Amino acid sequence: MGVELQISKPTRERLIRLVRLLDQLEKAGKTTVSSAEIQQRTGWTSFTVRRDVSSLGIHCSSPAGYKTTVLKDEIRRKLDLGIEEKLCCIVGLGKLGAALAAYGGFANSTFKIVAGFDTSVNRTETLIAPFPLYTTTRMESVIKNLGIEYAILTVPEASAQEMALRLAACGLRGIVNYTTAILRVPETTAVENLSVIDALQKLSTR
Amino acid sequence: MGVELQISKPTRERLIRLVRLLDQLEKAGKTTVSSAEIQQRTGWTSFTVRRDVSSLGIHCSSPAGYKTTVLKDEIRRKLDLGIEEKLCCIVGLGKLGAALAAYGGFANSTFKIVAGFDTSVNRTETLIAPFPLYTTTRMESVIKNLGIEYAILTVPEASAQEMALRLAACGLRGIVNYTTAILRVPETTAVENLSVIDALQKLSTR
DNA sequence: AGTTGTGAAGACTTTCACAGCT
DNA sequence: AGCTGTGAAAGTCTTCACAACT
Repeated sequence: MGVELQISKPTRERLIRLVRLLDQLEKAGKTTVSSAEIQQRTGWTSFTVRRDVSSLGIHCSSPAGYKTTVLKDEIRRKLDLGIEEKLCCIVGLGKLGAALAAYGGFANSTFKIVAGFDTSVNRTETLIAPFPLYTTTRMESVIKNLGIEYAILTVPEASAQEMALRLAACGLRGIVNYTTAILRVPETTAVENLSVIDALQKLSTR
Repeated sequence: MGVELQISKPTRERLIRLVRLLDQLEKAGKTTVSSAEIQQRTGWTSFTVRRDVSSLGIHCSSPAGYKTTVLKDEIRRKLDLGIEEKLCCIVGLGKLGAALAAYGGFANSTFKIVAGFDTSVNRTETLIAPFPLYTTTRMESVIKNLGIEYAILTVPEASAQEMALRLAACGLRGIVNYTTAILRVPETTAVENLSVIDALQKLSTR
């Protein structure tokens, strides 16, 4: 506690992915992995990998490289991944929202979807999901009562900004924005933009 | 055209989003917008906005700021957005793939989905989409015949790497990766990662 | 012998401050 | 008067080179 680790954003994002890679390698039976091999598998230089790891104050080297399991667990611990369960909701239960509601990948993570919201009563009553669905009128109270910290926003673009402000007002820590809308919310709530069109445009302007 | 515009990645990503913001402002009837107002709406500083715009060699200032339409069209032109139609395919027609197949947002973009692929004949025959569906055995030939340049990857994590390599071998320019897999493909093919879990973890480690 | 860990250099990005334009 | 455009400074991130470790 108390040691002020200042990890830069690029480093944090690489480490998050590195954990996943280490997980894959571990399952494939590799007990050690060198920074050179991580370079080969990710495209990040071995310098960068070593700097990233070392910036966490982790030391688990051997002449064969890092010990897969140790490194993975250490990064998880330092970044607070994989321990505490974090509650999420899906806002907007159209096709995309419904697809995410059925997504099995959350099971392997610490994120748990505990509520879904839609303006249409028809949707909330028809859709079958492994968590309760509510109309958006009840959004604020459900979020506060359950202690939800993250939202996945899959509403139509036209209502995205309004919903984002309502969510931020509930004190959410973050919003995953699947819409193309440019969201502006108070700084206490972070936004990650996952619009397909954005992603394709990034690829095409490369 | 010869003028070697070297635009940095952060600048490019902001400009892509700026185009969308300008589009929204234009529709809201704003004819001009200052860098200070863009700062207010995006969180990027006005310095950065001006530097980004100026790095394209664009000049469309007035004492009231940039002219919304002119700026939008100029960025579009310089970044090669919004002119030529770019062909895409969806690989993996589970719930997420199907949701993207039905997504209307592509209509406003220059990206056009012209094919879908799945290993299961059952899926390709059952699912209704506004473009033809094929089994993955035909993937290489369809991509080459139609001239598809981008793929949206929504297969199960276990087959993601293999599919990515097959897609890269077709000479695709880019892959939008919705899986949590860490993909490694030749440098000629770019990858944008849009995993929900990744996004949530970025938010939670902030 | 082969690896990590890290000070120092280098490259890149953002911020500042203000000249110059309309 | 109020904005943009940009050289220069500051700040951040990556790469290099090599000492230290196993």
